[in-house]
Amino acid sequence: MEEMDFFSEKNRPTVQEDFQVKDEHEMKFGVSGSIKSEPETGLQLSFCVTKTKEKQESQQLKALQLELYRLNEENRKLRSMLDHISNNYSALHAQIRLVMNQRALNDPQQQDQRNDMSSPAFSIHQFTNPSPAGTLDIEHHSHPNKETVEPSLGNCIEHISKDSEQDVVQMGSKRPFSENSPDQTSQSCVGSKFPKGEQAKNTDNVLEVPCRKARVSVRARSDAPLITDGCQWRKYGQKMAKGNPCPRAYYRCTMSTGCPVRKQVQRSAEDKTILITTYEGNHNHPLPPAAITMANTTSAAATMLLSGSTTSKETLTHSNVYQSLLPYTSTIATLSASAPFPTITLDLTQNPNPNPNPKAMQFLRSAHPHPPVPHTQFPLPLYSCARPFGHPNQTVQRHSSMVETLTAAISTDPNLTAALASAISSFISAPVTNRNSPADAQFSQSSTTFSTN
DNA sequence: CGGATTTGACCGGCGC
DNA sequence: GCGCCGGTCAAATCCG
Repeated sequence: MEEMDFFSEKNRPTVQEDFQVKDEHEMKFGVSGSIKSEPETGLQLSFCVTKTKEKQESQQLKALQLELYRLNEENRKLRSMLDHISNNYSALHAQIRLVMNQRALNDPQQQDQRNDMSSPAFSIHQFTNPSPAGTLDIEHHSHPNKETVEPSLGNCIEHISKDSEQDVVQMGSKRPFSENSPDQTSQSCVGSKFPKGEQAKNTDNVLEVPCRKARVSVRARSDAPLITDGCQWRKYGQKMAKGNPCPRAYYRCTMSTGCPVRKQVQRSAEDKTILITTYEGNHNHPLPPAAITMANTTSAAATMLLSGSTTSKETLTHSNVYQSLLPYTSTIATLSASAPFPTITLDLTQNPNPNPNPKAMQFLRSAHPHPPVPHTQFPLPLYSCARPFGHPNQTVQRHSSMVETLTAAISTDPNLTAALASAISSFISAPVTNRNSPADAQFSQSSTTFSTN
């Protein structure tokens, strides 16, 4: 950065300052000092006024020109900074691809998947999941042309996040539901859950990306014990969490045997009227309409959290849900990448819009028309991978549209956008460590939290 | 009686 | 190695 010579500026008043000084002088002594000191005729007076006006205008013009020049300079500096960042990004991306190619060549077990690794996103996915099985995620097939469309690091992380969400399915061999889970064939094995010996076989030259599971946390003000999200849940545990007098309840989805989705419900320690619900995993079964929209939004939030993708507003205006989300966009407040799971928090405890969008209200009513128990109506959808009844093929399309939806919803708040960009960039630029290092399986990401409220 | 909930035990990760 | 803590399991209990 250039050093600025403040002294030269100090010693030489700017045109603007000049103008102000003169202005003050004129206000003190009338239209012009010369007029007061030397009485003149009316003609001379008008001539002097005209001359002074012209002088003022020319000085104003100079001031504006200076301002324009200053802004241009600032613009130029910002452009150069942007170029610099873009170059760094390109270099980093090239390095990642290089390492991936090397890894592909070194690992004979991946040979049969070489074709699929043409996508950088998938390659990263393989990277972060040193699975001996090396099974493919169904969703990866849904984006065969990712590289040509958008070969971005964001996509890589998006896939990592999807994978991470699906880690929940393979919690262990004891799980009865994991045996017949429809998602099982689509699951890549989870590094952290594998026996250490097994892991060691597959961790050579493997990079660790600091992400295991994505979580979506929803804060809502409610006296009810649960929020209504359209799914059926069964409580399987309750624990006292440290630092909170209220117990944390654990639920799993019971709409299908083997559904890996879990949620935790806990009241806020600071404000017991706030109910914090944390969702994890993807449904592996059709969902009722009320649950579909819910599922989509939190999953989009989770994906957005890690993908860092940007979306033009043009696409958003086509999304109905976007309209319903608008009243809540400013409530999406917190992104935490702290260990062990990156979590995005949708804070619905604020009331951002006194006149919420009618569509949002409609959605609120439709989420659960006749709740059997006093639940809080939950305005946001959950889990994009959920399949609606009878429309299994809509999953991918809905997923991407919802990602766009939430990403854009967040982008409508400039402060949040800036904070989010900062958080995501810090997330992306987190140190990439080698699994052979002692800190291999550790998610050493520092916490990134921000708030717009 | 079957499904849901409760609750103490257990397990694995992590820090010291 | 030990203790703490979060998360899960599973037997006991509850409830419609």
